[in-house]
Amino acid sequence: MVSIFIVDDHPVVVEGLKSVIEKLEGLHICGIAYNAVAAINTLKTVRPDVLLLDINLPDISGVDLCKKIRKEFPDIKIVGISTFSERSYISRMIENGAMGYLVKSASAEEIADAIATVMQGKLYMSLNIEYLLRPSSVVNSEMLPNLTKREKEVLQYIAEGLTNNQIADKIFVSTSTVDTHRKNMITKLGVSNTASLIRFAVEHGLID
Amino acid sequence: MVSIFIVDDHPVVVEGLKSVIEKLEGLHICGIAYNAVAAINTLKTVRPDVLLLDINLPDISGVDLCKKIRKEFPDIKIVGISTFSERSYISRMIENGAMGYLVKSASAEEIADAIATVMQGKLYMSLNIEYLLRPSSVVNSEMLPNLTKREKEVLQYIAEGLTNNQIADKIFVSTSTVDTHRKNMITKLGVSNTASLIRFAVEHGLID
DNA sequence: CTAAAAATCCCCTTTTTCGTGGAGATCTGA
DNA sequence: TCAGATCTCCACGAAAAAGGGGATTTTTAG
Repeated sequence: MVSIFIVDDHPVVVEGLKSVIEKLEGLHICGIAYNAVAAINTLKTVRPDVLLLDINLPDISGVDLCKKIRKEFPDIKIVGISTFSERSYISRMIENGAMGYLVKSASAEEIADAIATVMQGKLYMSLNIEYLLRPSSVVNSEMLPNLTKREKEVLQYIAEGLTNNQIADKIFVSTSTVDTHRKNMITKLGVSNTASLIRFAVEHGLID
Repeated sequence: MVSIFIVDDHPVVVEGLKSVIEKLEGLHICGIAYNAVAAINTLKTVRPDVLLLDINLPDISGVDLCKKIRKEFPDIKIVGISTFSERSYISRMIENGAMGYLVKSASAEEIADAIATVMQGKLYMSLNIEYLLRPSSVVNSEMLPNLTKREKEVLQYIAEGLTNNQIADKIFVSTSTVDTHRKNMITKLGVSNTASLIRFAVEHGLID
């Protein structure tokens, strides 16, 4: 018998999940929370196998709560749930310890599948192909003005915290050159300064 | 009949995958490449359903190649393969359009499962629970000196490219205060400057 | 209540980055 | 071969951040 705990602030969603899960064999709901604080408190006494966690909660962000639960109750398998299947949300959840991701439009089979998969210790991700093959993911790569090899090299060092001077020493060019590369990247990518340049770079995987 | 293309620079791995896949029903190998350039060239004539892509290639990084293939051949479903099941690699691959992730130690069933799953348009991730429940993921959350609410707020604005001055105006405090928060974060997180602060922050999901 | 933590503010100097505008050298693909 | 991209370098001033101090007021949690 696998015990499930639901954390979501939308009563409708909670009821929906509840009725779907209770119809499935081998599963039962062991608790519900409508916000992060309530969830943490209840988890001190109830210990579910799987926790279905909404990404958007009223008090704390789902990602933060995910991190917290992972730390305090590492045995609980967390499955993120949300309305959208955004790649960025998904990878964020994975980084913070979620074992799965479900969209709210998931079918009963998908929910059962997700729970079974995470119980086996694997990651489960529900995503429909139409979404994945469309623009949003293309935009990321297509809209990117491409940086030159040298620029990427400099960018990498900037991200590591080196100053123009230190980079210049490292790649045997003058400080002016490094500075020019930095400025060109800021212009190319349409950001306002080094801080936002690095943010952009990390978010777009331009940095190792 | 699902056609598979393999990109990996280790002949042993290629042979292994080949023999495993050829024994499975409904699958066949339509091509092999030992590096990124060869892969791109061959893909101009051969059009596989699924591409198994090693993360570590001699010429370009697997992530870059993944992005490139996604852009030029959006119909091909890419499954990343690597020796390790590092969360950071996994989320990087997802961000760049991969539909799945397999460790090289995967069994024949897992490989078949992965291919079937991505063909259905879902993400497939192979990960063993022992790995996921161990330190590395705990380290991320446990080692993090926690930033205060105010610091996170300032951090967010810094990442958006605002200067101390602009942030000060926004949150109605003096520039000195914002500067102090910035310095404290740099010290707390043990980074050298704002650039590396932002890199750290984005990589650890401290920024929305 | 009280100690610790957080948030606020200020000084100073040095270093780094930003903004602007330019310019020669080298590489590379059509 | 020849244009265009890339890489290299520079100057100048203004603005911002780094590094080092120190200090007071709120908030928070036990």
